[in-house]
Amino acid sequence: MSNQKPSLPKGTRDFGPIQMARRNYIFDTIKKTFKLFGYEQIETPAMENLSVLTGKYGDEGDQLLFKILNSGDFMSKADSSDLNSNTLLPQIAEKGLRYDLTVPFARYVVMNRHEINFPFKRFQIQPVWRADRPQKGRYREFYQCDADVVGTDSLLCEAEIVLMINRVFADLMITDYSIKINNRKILSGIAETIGAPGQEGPLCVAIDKLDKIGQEKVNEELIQRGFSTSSVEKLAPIYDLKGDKETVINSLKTYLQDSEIGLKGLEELEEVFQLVKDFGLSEDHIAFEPTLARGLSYYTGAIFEVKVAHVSIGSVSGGGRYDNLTGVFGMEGVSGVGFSFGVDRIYDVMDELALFQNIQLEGTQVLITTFDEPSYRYGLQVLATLRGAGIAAELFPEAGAKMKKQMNYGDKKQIPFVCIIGSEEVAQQKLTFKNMSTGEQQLLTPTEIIRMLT
RNA sequence: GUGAUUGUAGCUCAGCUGGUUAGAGCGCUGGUUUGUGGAUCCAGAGGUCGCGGGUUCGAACCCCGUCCUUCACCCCA
Repeated sequence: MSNQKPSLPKGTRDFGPIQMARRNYIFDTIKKTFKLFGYEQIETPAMENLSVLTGKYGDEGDQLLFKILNSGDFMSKADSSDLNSNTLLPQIAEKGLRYDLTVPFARYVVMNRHEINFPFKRFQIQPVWRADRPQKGRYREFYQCDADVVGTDSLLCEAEIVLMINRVFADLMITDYSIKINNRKILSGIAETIGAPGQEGPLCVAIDKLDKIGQEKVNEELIQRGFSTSSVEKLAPIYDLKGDKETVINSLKTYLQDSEIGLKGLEELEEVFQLVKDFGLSEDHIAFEPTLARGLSYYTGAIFEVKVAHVSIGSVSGGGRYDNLTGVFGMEGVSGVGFSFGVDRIYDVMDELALFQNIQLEGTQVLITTFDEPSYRYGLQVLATLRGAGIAAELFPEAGAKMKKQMNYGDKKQIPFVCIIGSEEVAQQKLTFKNMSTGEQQLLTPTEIIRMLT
């Protein structure tokens, strides 16, 4: 017998019965909404060939991939004369754990292009793994709930994403949140306008910190990142964008008047807002964030991010449009748009907001307790009858165990009703039916009990 | 990857400038109650003080390393 202490890998967690009930509640809510909007579920393997995963998430993303060691004597095939991690890795690991659900989906689309009915609306709920350093709201294994549409440019998809987020949050009773929307083309337009075309990436990383570090520091960082003084000066009007959506959009129209792509982005954005409005959704939770950037390099159009107010958790959902995700796998010209709910973070948010008290566990309804062997035999019959009527029931598995032990078990499991069986009950073919919250009990037949509970 | 931070009973935590047998509350087990859970009272079990090394007559406490926790940066769900 070894006596080593068991432990869990960093950033992973077990989920007990209560946690699972809550997680499933979130999963079910999201799944229900996806289906309501016409999305079909798929799954892909936990592991992919490393060639599918690498190079899709930038250099930093590649660092965060979990690699799987080849089976067998992997060292014998490796060239030991060249021992550094960059050259050794491809020789000893050819598989990795999936980092997100979008890239595996792109692979799926390319591999199944002839069977897929486009536009293809798919959802996928599976864990992903990232070799990040864990911290608040950040895990190394977590679930994403993705919904994507590929094969159409229609901005209705963008609008529906807003609708789905709205619906899910309403169902989960999360009321104070903000769906931040921007468009990559607007960012490109800004970069163009300040004379730094194609630099929107670094531009946004810096601007994004405006709230945190202030305008001066942002400018410093921009210079540091190689932007010219004149570019930084031209950027000034962006900091002054204030007011409601319409005002901001109009100001940007003037600012971006010489940028074709920038104006296109604004046009798309307005169309999405219009579609949401036409659907009849209030715009309370939607905000245009001209500085929202998002790191993933493949976004080309709309960008989304959702933040819940008054909690210390980062974004709980994010996504956007990518014009050519399948291109790297040799299938050009397929546009897609999608987003993802982070269940683990939604859980943390709901926990922090104490929203779980509203949901109740759907566990065992009736526990049957017995005093002796004959009542245990009768209990089995009752058990079958109750279950036959669709009532979740269980018989305490030890015949005639101490009543205190049996009742305690039911109490801790929060089972609302207990049927007590002793010699009197067996003789009368009835049960002492006890309500555990009020303590009331009465002598009833199984049929009467079923009538009460259904 | 960079910089901090934490670790004592199942859980939450005390434990003085280093000094005998490391404590509390909650929880757990048994009893109070041989046909009844939650409350009261009584009794009991449970700890290589994260792990490894060092300093010391003596280490939960000081030093080094390591792992884990948590947090910030980066990035993200």
